[in-house]
Amino acid sequence: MTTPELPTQYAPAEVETRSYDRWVSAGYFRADSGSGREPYAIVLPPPNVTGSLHVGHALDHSIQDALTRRARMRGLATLWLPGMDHAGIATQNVVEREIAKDGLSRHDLGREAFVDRVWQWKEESGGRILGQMKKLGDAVDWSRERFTMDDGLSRAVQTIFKRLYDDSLIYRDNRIINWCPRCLTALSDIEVEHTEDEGELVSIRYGDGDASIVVATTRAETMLGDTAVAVHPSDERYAHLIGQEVELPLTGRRIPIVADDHVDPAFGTGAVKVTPAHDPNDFEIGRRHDLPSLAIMDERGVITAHGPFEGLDRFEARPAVVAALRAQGRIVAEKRPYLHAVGHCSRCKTVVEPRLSLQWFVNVSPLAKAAGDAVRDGRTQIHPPELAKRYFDWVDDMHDWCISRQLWWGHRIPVWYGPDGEVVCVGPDDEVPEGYVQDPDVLDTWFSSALWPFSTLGWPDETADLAKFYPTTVLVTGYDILFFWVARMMMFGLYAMDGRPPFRTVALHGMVRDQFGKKMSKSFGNVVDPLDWIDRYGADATRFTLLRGANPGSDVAISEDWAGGSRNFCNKIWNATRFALLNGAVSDGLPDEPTAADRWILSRLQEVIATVDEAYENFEFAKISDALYHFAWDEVCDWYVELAKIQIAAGLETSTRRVLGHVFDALLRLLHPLVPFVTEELWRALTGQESIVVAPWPAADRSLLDPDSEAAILAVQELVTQVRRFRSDQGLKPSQRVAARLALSGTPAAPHEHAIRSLVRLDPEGEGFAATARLEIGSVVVEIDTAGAIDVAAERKRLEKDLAAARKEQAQVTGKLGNEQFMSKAPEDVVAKVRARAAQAEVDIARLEGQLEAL
RNA sequence: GGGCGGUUAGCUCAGCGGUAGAGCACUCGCCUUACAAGCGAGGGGUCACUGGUUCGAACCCAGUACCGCCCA
Repeated sequence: MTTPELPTQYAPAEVETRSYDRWVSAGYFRADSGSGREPYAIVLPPPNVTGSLHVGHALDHSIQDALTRRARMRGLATLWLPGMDHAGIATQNVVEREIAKDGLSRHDLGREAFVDRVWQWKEESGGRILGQMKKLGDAVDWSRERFTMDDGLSRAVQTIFKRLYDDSLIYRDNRIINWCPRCLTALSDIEVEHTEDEGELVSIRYGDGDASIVVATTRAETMLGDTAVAVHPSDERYAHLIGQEVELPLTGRRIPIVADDHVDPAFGTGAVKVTPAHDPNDFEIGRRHDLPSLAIMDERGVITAHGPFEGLDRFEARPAVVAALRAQGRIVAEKRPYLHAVGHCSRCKTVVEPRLSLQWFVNVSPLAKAAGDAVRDGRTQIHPPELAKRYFDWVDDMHDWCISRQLWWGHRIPVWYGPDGEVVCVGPDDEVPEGYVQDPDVLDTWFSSALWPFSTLGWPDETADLAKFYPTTVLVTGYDILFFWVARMMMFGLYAMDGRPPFRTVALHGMVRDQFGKKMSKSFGNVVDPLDWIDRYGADATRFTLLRGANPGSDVAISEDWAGGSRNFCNKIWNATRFALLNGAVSDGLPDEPTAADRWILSRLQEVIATVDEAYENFEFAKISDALYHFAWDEVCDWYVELAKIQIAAGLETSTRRVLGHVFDALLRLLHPLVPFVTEELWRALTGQESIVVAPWPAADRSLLDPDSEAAILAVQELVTQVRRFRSDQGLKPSQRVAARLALSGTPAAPHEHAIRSLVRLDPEGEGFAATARLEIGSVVVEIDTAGAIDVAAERKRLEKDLAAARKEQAQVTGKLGNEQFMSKAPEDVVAKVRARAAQAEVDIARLEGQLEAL
């Protein structure tokens, strides 16, 4: 292959359009379940089909892409399975809003037509997400793309529902659930967000005279549905009232005073009103005391009875009820504003109303226990381990899961009711009895998402994919959904797959934040759209910025400046590889006689490979990125490339080309999982091979480690840096060559005089050489003829600074050596090191003092 | 109210017993034939506070303050 012309500036947009489709059509991303190789499987946490990818997804995808690309390069049978979930409430809301523009409700369309309409929207919206994933470079197996509402996944849903039902792990009951009066559906606990809101705390006197009792509430309107007052059984203040009745104001009803252990006597007056139909705790009290439940609101939160309040919304009824009570002199205290936790619908933010209704539930106790045990006994590992506690807290204290939703978009509950009250749960291959009608509700979206790691592999059928790729290797997701989604997948996976958990490892990352560590929010205006960054900085730079900040379990701060920095890094790699190509770099093995510089960079490469491999084991993407960034920029570009130029000029082009080729080949492969596009372009140019996607992952070769060469090049670097510092302080222009005498013999830098002179532009001392400055760097002496007056003040300043540092060092170190405790208790190697530092400090001080005097 | 995590350079973060680091930002000098999206040099920190353990603490322990997150 001929070397293509590479422009001097890296143009991401151009590079990125060239590769993705070729990768897909070459089939690189397609997993082979028939492979004899070790599997490596990741299922993509399905994005919500009605949304679009935000920067948090970009982080999540970048991590998974890096893991799977590396696994593929390591020769594993790699699967990264993509797909989306149907997002019941969110999607239905979007489509309902859509048809509302034509003045229609879903009831106008009818269930079937409405669902058809949602499917149309799904095609449109889902397509957008697929496009975004391609732009990011996600190396997913598109041939296995899944959607939670697909036939296969729907079959999985029905199958597991039936099994759970038959095992009595799914039941139907009348209970208090979280109800959204706007979405008109039940919600599970995790679909409710609690916020500290300003409300009011009103104390109301029930009854009169000796038989009166004061209760406090933040929801005064619910008193209309009170059916008791409860006090703690051992609360002496109320002992005489237990068993008595009081009159409930405004209603004329008489309600009992009951004793219940769950009342906190220290809170408020120690007496609580009991509204079994509108509060979960009160519901329990009601059950224990056989109290009636009196519903006073409809499904929209509107008061349904009670004279003057009928027809008022719950928030209108509240002040109206308080006013009516106040008029009767029954308000004994009011605290306003009163901060308390209020639940909101996670989809529409409406205040959730606890509502007594007939719903389907999963009995989670045995399932959650198994999910906890799988992590406790190490079958599944959570990364970082600190977050496992959060998982345990959740699964060990999990409430039964309300799974029915009063929606039309979703998996319809596979239960049919007969004309005489029969109830039948129907499996996917069962016949529905004649004349039965199906339950109108659908299942919670999380119910089908919980099956994702195995339903996507073909379960309940015993497919080759399931056999090969279950349990999956790692699940990558944000710590924010550790308990609700991860815990649910664990429960169902263990249940459906005979106690085998769905993942060997759960790797958690944090949230993406802005450059000041602030949460991104639309109202704050600091939201980053990954597509915008991809357009302006490139997909590689966007990914690299995210990965560079990603440590296990911790949040990632990003900013435009850093995206620019990542773009610059890509450009650096681009140009460095361009340099290698222009100089005929070839990757066809190593030279027989590598120079010290060659051996140094090869040695460093092995160390970097080892560092990167280890960091991958721990999902330390910040470390991986940092190690490669510094190796590439500070070592390869800043030093090896410069030394290579000198070697080539000195006639060592054949061997130098091979080392350049070897180093860039390896470097590009190491970088590829992080920045796939730019590395593909460059690697193809460098090697002439088909694709870096299927190139082998570099293996560290210990035989190439070379401490002597590392020491030699380190000495050269120190020397060069010191001379450059002198030049800079003296105001010598970079282009200005000066004569110098170097005394290097006996030092590690000795064989590299030519390179040193070249790097710092020192000419050999010729006729009439007259040193005007003398530098001592370690045991090396450099005498320079600056061909003119030297800036004494600058030189004095420089020497004084060094002297101050040396004196500080000496003070610190002699203090230690004078400390008997230190000398007797510190380990020998530490003492030896301190002794050496003391000796060095002394030498430095003497030298610097001498030089200062000589000025 | 309970729990978890954090507090290190202007910003974001590494370091987690033995000489304080990175990226970006900043200052100075440079268009040195891979790269000005660059090169070279430099400035900048009593590692939140108070005690303790230790020969030695940014690092371990206790407490305090503040910040963040989760749960109730």
